[in-house]
Amino acid sequence: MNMREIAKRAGVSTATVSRVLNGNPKVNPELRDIVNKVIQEVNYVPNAIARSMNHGTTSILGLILPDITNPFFPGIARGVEDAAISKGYKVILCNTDNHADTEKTYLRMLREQRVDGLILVSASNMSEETMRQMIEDIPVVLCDRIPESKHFSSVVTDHRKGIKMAVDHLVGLGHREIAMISGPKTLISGIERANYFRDIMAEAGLPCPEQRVVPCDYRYESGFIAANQLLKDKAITAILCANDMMALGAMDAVFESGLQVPDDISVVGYDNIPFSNWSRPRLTTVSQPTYLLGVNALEILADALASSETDKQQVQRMLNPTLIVRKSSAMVKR
Amino acid sequence: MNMREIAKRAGVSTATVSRVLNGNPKVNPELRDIVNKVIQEVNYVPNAIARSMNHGTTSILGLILPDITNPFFPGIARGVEDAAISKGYKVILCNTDNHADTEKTYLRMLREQRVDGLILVSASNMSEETMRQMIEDIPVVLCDRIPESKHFSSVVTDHRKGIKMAVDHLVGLGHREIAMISGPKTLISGIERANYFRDIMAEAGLPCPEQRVVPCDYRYESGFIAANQLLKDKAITAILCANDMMALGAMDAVFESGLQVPDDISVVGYDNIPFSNWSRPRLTTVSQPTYLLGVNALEILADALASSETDKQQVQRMLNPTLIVRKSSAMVKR
DNA sequence: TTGAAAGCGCTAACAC
DNA sequence: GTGTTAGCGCTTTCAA
Repeated sequence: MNMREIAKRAGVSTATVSRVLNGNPKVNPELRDIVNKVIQEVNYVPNAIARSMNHGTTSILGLILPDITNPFFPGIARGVEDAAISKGYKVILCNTDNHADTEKTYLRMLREQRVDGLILVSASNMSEETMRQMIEDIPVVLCDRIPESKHFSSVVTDHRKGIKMAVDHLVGLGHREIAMISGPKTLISGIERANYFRDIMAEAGLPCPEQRVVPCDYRYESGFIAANQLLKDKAITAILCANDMMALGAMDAVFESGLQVPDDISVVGYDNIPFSNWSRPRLTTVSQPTYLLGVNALEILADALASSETDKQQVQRMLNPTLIVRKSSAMVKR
Repeated sequence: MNMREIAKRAGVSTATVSRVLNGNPKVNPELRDIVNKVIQEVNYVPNAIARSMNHGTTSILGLILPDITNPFFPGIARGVEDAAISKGYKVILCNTDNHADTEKTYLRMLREQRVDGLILVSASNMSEETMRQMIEDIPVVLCDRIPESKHFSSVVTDHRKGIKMAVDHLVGLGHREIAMISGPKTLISGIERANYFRDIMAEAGLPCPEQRVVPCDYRYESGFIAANQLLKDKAITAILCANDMMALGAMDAVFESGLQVPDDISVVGYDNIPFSNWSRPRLTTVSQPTYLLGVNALEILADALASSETDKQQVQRMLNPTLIVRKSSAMVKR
């Protein structure tokens, strides 16, 4: 069923049907009613594909992230989704597992699809140079990833602030011997938080030997292993983790070594994934506003799409983390 | 950059470019090379929209689910995604919160978009009648939801088996006074599991008074409240929950009432969401193969799309749950 | 093997 | 206020 058919049945031209469909006021109310009646009768829905052909615009956006199965990402995805729909966009979801190849495949597919824009949460090692090439001139906003060059817009959480909050919290509790289980050295996010940690410890005049910052892969298991390693250092009274899943692993390692959280060792997470509120003890953690990260990313993108092509001003937005104090951190006993 | 431009630069017709792009063998190798060279040079990517206009097919699928933020759904979404990509489809993600209105809005949008097919994980109270009307003749497969009529294909977990496994496990541990925290009475999934529970308890010759099956809303908090309620009945030694989040809430309620899991009360969950393996104690639960649910849904859909329009055979697939015995269930003491 | 041309369903400029 | 028509970028006959 297409417009021509509707036009025929209503005894008008396709142009008139088009006008009715688009709410063009310059159409005789009687004709409008007839057309609408026919549309109702045959349950007609206009073809967005055909419309796209004219406009050169699809109202489709691509959302590229590592893995929707990782509890950190659904919040972002939902934020993007909700904001997108409210502005008339649909979004195609792509899971890359941070593989550059998968990312390239998706980028190619999304270009074929002529998406209007892209939100990139992925953190593969693809260079921004290569990326620019892959996406040509499709508007992009990076989410949870600071662009090296200033050729991309971005939204991120202020991780320096986040790490500082966590350290300050621990220091306020009397901790001085603090270790960190950080992210992978291969991911910017991993290196970044570790560096902030070192800086802030130094600023606070606290010790921070290299072996107390152990790079891991963000998974529960690696947190468990790293904590076991760290616990050999009997001076340590607190462990700060670069994400909540590793913090969960770390807590379990503490328990299995016969110690208690938070009595013997305080553990602080990062992200505030839903589960962190249900662990035992409930996890003290730095909350990232994932939903807002998504919403903001979409807003920036939508703004870029709405504005004229010419003013390609890049915008960098930084959102504030918040410290959620729960039960996995306590006054130092020693 | 479009095909005409490529054709011009390569000194051929658009037809030839099209043939090269589609791997048509009947094209002079020399011309092919020239065309490919030009394509490389200008970094041209064919326009899927235009292609769709001819084919009448978009290779886009819609995935409608309640809330990607709920840990039960990402597994399904990832399964659908992965299987879709491997078959050349892209998927548009839609969160409905189980609101019939939102669902309708999305259905409309997806129809406009001329998606080739639909996977519906949502469980709003929209009647299948209405649904059929909304989606016209777009192929659909229901996921995690058994169709009332046989007009839809579907993939579901065998919940009867799942509930039976859980009850058998508990009975094997000597429990006889078993309560259930079930899903909402407004959702089929809620009613279904509660009914299976009653049946199976009856078959086993065990008591199952009405007040021991309390309908909740699948959230942590409601599990907590319901468990508090149930704990007043001192005879109860085990609580079976219709999902893991409520089981987590139930465990916390047990602890806060001064009792122990599993020593005093055994708690069994349902779903096996990732966190169920990290709770303390680790949760004994019935695992739903969410990823496979998604993969299967997509396979059924892809098969339907590949087969001729005429043979509209509906297929119903039932996947087996598995019991994951962890630490929240133990031998009765009383 | 290659090209010309019609057409997919719609929009928008133009003429009436 | 309404209809005619020329595209949007591609695929696909049909001739050559």
